[in-house]
Amino acid sequence: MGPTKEKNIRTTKKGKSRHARRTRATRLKLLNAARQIFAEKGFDTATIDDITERADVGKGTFYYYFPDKQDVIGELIDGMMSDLIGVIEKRCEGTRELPDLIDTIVKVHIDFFSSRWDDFVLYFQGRADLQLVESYSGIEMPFLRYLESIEKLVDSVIDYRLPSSLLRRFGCAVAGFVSGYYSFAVISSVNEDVDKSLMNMRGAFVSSLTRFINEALSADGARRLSEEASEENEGKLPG
Amino acid sequence: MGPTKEKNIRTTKKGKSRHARRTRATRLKLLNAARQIFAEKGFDTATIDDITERADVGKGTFYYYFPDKQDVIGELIDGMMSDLIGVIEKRCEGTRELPDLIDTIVKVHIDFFSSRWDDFVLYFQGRADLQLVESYSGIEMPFLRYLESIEKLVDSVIDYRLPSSLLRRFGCAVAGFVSGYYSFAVISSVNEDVDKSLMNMRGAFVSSLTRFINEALSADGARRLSEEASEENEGKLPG
DNA sequence: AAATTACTTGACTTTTTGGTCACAAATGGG
DNA sequence: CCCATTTGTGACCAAAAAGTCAAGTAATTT
Repeated sequence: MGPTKEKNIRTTKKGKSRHARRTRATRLKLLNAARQIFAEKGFDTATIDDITERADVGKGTFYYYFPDKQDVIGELIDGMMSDLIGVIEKRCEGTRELPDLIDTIVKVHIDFFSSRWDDFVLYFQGRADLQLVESYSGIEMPFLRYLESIEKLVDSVIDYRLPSSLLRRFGCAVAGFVSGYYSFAVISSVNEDVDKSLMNMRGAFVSSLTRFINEALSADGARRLSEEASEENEGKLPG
Repeated sequence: MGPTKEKNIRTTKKGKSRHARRTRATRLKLLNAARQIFAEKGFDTATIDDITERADVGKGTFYYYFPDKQDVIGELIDGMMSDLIGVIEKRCEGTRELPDLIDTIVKVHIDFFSSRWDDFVLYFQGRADLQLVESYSGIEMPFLRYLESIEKLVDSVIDYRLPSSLLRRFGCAVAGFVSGYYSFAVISSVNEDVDKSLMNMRGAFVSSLTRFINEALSADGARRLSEEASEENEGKLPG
């Protein structure tokens, strides 16, 4: 049996026994190789041989650790999203004002992706795949968790309850804006410039998003706040 | 020889001769089938057999009209982009104020993609592929034309010359915002809701983008306008 | 209507890739 | 040191997809 389910190690002490460490290392080598290859060639064009060669292990080793490519994709995206969500929540801790919150969220995205380009490609590619009828399964959930995390932060900072559909729109706007800008900027300039220009624009970014949510609130929210109770769960997780 | 290079028809009159019409129809059947299949399964997972079966022609016919899959992708994206650019420019004709312009651009995107879902997937997938090291060649150009078209419109509406790098940022912001919001909204709600919510948010959208460019201008532009001459062509088309 | 040209076909070959497996190597306990 | 278990291997097989082609059909010219 593969090491998928956490080995029944009794060395719960510290060092995880040499065996377990080696196992973990191999698994990590494969994941990292996969991340690189995916960023270079895309999910579908990447082959198992590509991955194992990059990881410098035999082909069989891949199948010892993972059932198939799809599983690796899921694990990579899930891990990346957990990291991103983690950083966002950590850095937003204690923030009380909406503009500050937005500023921090945007900043975190820039920091995060600028130091993890492969993960940005993963993030973008994953979203592109979600548009397809036949997408890789298991990708959807992390993205919804991510949106929900942003929404929860916004909710905690504004002083009245917003209908979930409006919060969801805001989450889409923030995440969409950052990644959308990023993707176009990358196409049309050199990598280094992108972070710099995004960082420079942060101020305008933040105030416009703040204004955005405020206007959305007054135009749409206040009026619909009462009737919204009925469609409250329209944008919720299916489950 | 394939019909790629415009047939030497002498019937230049009106009806393009029955033959030419039929040929054109087959070619179109293939392109439309390809568009559908790509939107369903993505560029790489889609096979030539998928396409020819959907188009209801033999496999050989595909290779009679196109050298390979990549060529079809290029033609589809190029055509879609030309359409989009065409509609944008047409609808923006005569516009003189920046907010009006942005409003129209955003509206056009919504209208365009809401009636052509397959093309949105193409647009998004194409951009995702551009992030890859080994992307389909020939996709990049249409996207740059698209950005340039937006930039030119903005340039024509504001009363002083902006450095191209700043214009480029604005183009990225507009295109990125719309498509980014769209993609996240699609993930988290039903198709019909997306256009409606985007349409509702248009006002906030526009004012924030206007404010965005104005702030970017004052914060960045005025100061750098003089020194920018040197890096004037940093973001231009390579060629 | 014969001949020429344009288009269409699906069976066939070739290439690529996913997935398997018998065996080799490493590790750790007794 | 030997054995049991876990981890690692790459040749091998089968499925799938790309791409070719000889032979067909349809249209157009003369």
